[in-house]
Amino acid sequence: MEQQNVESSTEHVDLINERLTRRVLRVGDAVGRFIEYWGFKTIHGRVWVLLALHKEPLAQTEIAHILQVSRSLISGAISDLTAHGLVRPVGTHRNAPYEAMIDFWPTIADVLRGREWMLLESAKVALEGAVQEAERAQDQGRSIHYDLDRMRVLLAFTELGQALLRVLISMRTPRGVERLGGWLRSASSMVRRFRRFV
Amino acid sequence: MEQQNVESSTEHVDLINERLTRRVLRVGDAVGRFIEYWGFKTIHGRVWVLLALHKEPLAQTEIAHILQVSRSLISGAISDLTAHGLVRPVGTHRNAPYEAMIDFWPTIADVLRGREWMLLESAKVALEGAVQEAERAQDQGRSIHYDLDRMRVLLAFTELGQALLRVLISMRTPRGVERLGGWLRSASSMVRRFRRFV
DNA sequence: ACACGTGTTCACAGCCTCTTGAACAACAAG
DNA sequence: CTTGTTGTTCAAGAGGCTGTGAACACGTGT
Repeated sequence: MEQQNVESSTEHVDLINERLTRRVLRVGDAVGRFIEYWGFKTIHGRVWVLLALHKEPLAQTEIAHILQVSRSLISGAISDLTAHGLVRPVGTHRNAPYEAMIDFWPTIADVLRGREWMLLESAKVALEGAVQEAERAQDQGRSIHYDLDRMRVLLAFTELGQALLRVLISMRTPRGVERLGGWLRSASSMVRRFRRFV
Repeated sequence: MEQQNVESSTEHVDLINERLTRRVLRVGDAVGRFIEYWGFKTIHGRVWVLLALHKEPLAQTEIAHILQVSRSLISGAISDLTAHGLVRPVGTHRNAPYEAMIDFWPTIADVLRGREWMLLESAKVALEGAVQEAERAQDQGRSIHYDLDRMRVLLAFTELGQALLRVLISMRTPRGVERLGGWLRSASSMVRRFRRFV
């Protein structure tokens, strides 16, 4: 209400902020499309980016107004984001506005530790069952239609995947992301070693 | 037809292969659920696993029969998989049966190089636009609602993501996946170095 | 106490994706 | 040539997901 009055009566003042808001919304769209492939929804990305880049914490109604969506959608998105530790209310007030946690790596680590690990684990278990069944048949001298060696290769891949997952999960968020050149060089050398190995 | 006769008349012979098939199908389900989060469909994983673990190449009709789905679904899945280089027909025959390419890393690298890179790039571009807009406003001494520093942090994260992506893309498939212990140890030391840096 | 603004919940409409069955095209064997 | 089998294409059904609006619950301030 009051916000709208300000905008309409002194719109020449906020022309800059309006253009800036449009830019920020474009960032949110891009991030939303990105995290869609990680099991999140686009609205999560849009809300989080808006909160992350906005100086002051925002109430749900304000967010809904800026993003041009319904309040109910924002309500669900906020509750999801707070459950994941990506957003938190500022203050104990009932209508406390929300701010974003900039450090999102713990959330990524949680997702990797939970969903991805579980998916790899179930594939591994299924493969182990198939390998055992095939070994038993082979020991009995029966001819089988499936290839035991390839089962073992896929099994090794699931274990490799879990090992890489362990590496990623144990990472922490870099404090100075802009000065990561040195670390990236060491990562490249690791890749070279990897290549020599294969 | 002929296959069904064999199964029904001499079913005691194939009891083992039937059980083994059930195990293999469970593997396919697990892999299908896994790749669902990577933009593929579950049917792709089920078809690929069946072809990868089956000794002999299979015709589409056989696949559809084993997986209990329609031939039209298999037709589309096979054409997708061949387009991604994960499956290929064996022989030049029209009804040439299909076999799976066990080495799926090139496909993953393609996906990373294409889709993931593009998504990060569009986020980066959007962020750069917002940063420029904010810098311009700040130079004019206007007060803005958005935080320039946090924009720069997110920008650094997109660049970090692209750097990691470059590392992954440049990898090759290990030939002896079962003997990767040494490489994984060096990966762990990289993580320790990463931690010291942050 | 009352009115107002805010957040939450729910059923539903719209949309998109997966899968199917039927019709069609391409080829092989008789 | 004819028949039969395989692979492809298409329209349509089934199911799931996203976002909405209305109703409700909860505080706050007057």
